[in-house]
Amino acid sequence: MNGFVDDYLAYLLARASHLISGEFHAVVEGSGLSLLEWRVMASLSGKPNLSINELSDIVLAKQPTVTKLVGRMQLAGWVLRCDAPHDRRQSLVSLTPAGRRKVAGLLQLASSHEHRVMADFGPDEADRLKSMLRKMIALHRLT
Amino acid sequence: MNGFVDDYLAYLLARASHLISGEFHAVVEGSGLSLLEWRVMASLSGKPNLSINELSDIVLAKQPTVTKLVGRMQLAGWVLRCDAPHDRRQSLVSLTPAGRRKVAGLLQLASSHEHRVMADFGPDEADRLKSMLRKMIALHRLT
DNA sequence: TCAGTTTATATGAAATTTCATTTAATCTCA
DNA sequence: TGAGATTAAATGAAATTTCATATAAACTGA
Repeated sequence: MNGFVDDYLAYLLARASHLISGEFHAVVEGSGLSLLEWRVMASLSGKPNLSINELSDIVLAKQPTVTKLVGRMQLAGWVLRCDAPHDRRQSLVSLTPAGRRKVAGLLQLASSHEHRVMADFGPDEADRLKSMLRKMIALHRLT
Repeated sequence: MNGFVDDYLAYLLARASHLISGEFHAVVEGSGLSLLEWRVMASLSGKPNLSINELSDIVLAKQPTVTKLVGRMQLAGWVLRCDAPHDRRQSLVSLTPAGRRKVAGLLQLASSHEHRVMADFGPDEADRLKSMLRKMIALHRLT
C-alpha cells in the first residue's frame, strides 16, 4: 500500500482508529455532535461528573481545548459545570438531563456498530485484539 | 478505568494510537516537525512523489489541511511541488534533499521505537496484532 | 467537438486548537 | 502559620484546521 507506513505499528493503529471511529462519526455528526463532544458525553454517561483534567485525559485532548469545548457544550445545554466540594480549583462537569437523553441513543448505536466491526473476526480473535490493546495502553500509561 | 470507554473498541484503538504515537512525537517534535509533517515526510520517503489527494488519504487529514501543510513545508525547504506530466490538475509533492536527510534519521528512530513497543509482546503476538490491524483496515477501506 | 459532469487542488472566512501565561486554590514544611 | 511550590482551570493571541466554494483541467457522450 504505502511503503513505510504500511507496516509501521503506530501507523496501523492510527489508520485503524481513524477508519473505525470515522464510520461511527457519520452517525455522531448526524446527531449534531463532534467527535470530541461525543467522547465527552460518552465518558460522562456512567458517572456523576468528571473534572476538566480527567476529561482531557480520557478524550485525548489538551486542557484548554476541553475547557473551551465544555464551554460550548454548556451553552448547547448538554453539560453543566459546578465547583468541586473539596477542591474549589476543580470544575466538575456533568451531563444535563437533555445531555443524558442525547447520549443514550448513541451508546446503543455505538455498541451495535462495535458488534458489526468485531463480527468480521471470530469472537475469540476480537477479544484477543481488545486485550492486546488494553495491555499496550496499560504498559504505556503516562501516569 | 473509564466506564464505557474502557471496553469500547474504537476507544481502545484511539487511546493506544494516541499513546504510542505520542511517545514518538516527543522525538519528532524535538527535530522541529509536527506529527502531520512527519507523516508526510515518512510517506514520501519511499517514493518519488505523491499527489495532494494521495497524501491526505495516507496522513489521515483533509485535503485543504494538506494543501496548507505542504505549503508550509515547502517554505521550510523540506518538500517541493511540481505539476504532474499527464494531469495538470494534480500537484505532485516530493522530498527535497534536505527533506530526505531530515527524515532518514527519524525513520531509524521510528523503527527502534517500534521494536521497543513490540518487545513487550512476544514476536508472534506482535505480528498477530499487526495483521489484525491490517485486516481491519482492509475490511473498512473507503475506496 | 463541445456542453455538461467529474475530479484535483486552492482559497477565504469561520471555527477550533494550541501555546504561553494568568489566576486562584491547595499543599508543604520549617 | 505563612512563604514558596504545586496543581487546576481559564484566557488571549497565534497557529492550524475546517467548511464551503472557486478554479481549472480532464473526462463523457450526443
